[in-house]
Amino acid sequence: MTTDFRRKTHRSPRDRIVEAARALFRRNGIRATGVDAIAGAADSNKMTLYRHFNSKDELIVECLYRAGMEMDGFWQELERTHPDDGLAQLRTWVRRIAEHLDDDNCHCEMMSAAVQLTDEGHPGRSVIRAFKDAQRDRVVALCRKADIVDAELLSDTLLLLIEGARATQQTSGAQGPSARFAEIADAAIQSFARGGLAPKQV
Amino acid sequence: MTTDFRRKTHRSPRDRIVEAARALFRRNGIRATGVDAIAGAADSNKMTLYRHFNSKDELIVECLYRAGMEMDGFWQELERTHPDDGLAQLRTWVRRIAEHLDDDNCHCEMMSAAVQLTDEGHPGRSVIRAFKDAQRDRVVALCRKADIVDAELLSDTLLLLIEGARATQQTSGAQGPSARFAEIADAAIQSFARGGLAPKQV
DNA sequence: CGGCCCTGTTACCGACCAGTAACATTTTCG
DNA sequence: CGAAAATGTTACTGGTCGGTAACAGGGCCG
Repeated sequence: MTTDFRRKTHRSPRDRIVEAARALFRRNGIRATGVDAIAGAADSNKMTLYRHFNSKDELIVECLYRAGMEMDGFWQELERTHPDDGLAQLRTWVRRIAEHLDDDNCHCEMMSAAVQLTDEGHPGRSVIRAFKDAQRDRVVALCRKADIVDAELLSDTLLLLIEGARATQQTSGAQGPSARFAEIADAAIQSFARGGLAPKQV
Repeated sequence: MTTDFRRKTHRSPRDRIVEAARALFRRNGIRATGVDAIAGAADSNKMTLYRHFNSKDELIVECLYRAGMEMDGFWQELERTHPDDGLAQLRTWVRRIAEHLDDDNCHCEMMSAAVQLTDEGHPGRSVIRAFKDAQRDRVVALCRKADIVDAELLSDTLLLLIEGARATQQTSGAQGPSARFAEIADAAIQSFARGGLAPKQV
């Protein structure tokens, strides 16, 4: 029943706590998840948690930071598998997001957290903001490399579609508008690709 | 400091409570808003609140229901101001959403609530779901009336862009990708309009 | 072995919060 | 007016949650 992170690998209690927290935050929300539940799911206890993190907020920040780092890793992998091919990287990126849309792990940690961290001054918000800004820069750079007509515009288009797909998945389920996300995003890329076909709608 | 709904109009306590709740839910989140705060902001008190709603959850449902009704009213107004002109209705709709993106009232109540109402069985979720389904049907109908090439596809595209713009506004602020939402959505409509110009990207 | 650092256990505190009870007050309307 | 209905006030309950204190193992390394 309870996710046992210890048996899977011999990770440190700190690691198990962070991963358990991320899982619970995704599944039940940040505010709805108590520190006792986190410690329990990590097969640890509250005291150990508070020896590694001075507060729940600090743990939240670490979770967001890790989520960002994972995305960074994914970007590097993208560059490795499709070296110097911006268009292929863009397409692979979109496809991967589409595949992970209905994962329990749907990486909407950032969006979800942004909604729940209402305090404008919450340290987590700056982590999210920094990550989103970096992501935007990355996509723009990718579009440029892919010889896209208007890199900034396609970039923003894709970012809107992606966030929209994640949000819609939450409210309307997998059968909602997000079902055609990949198709839509591919069409957008297609219509911006220089020297490609004439822009098409399907 | 505290929003005084009573002075503005002589609404019933029930009305004031619901509107105060919606405002606080939007600003601070559902879980972060206590019933005392709601009653206080409504210039009323907790007892009166509980005489009208058996629980906080019931109040949440009423808030979501009202948000849906307001949108319904907006759709009717759209039909009234642009009778039988689907394309104009679509464009006006997009423009209005763009204008309201940075309102404090950014009508992301639904999305925000969906993230925070983690219980799959929460009655509020079905209200959201029903509203989103109805909205999708409406947009599809509008696209058909506007003589759009692929009504379902444009409809889903716009819905993704809209939700994406709202979500992105939360995480990246007004200067983020959502800044060009109107431009992007208009281009999408343009490229799907039958007999219009060749699809363009700007 | 023996000390030390990390971890686990239990119990507790104070704050907050949803919801209720009993009573006082105002508003509404016949 | 006068009674009934709606609203306001205060105080309380029971539970949850973030965070802390004190103490008890337990593994690692000299």
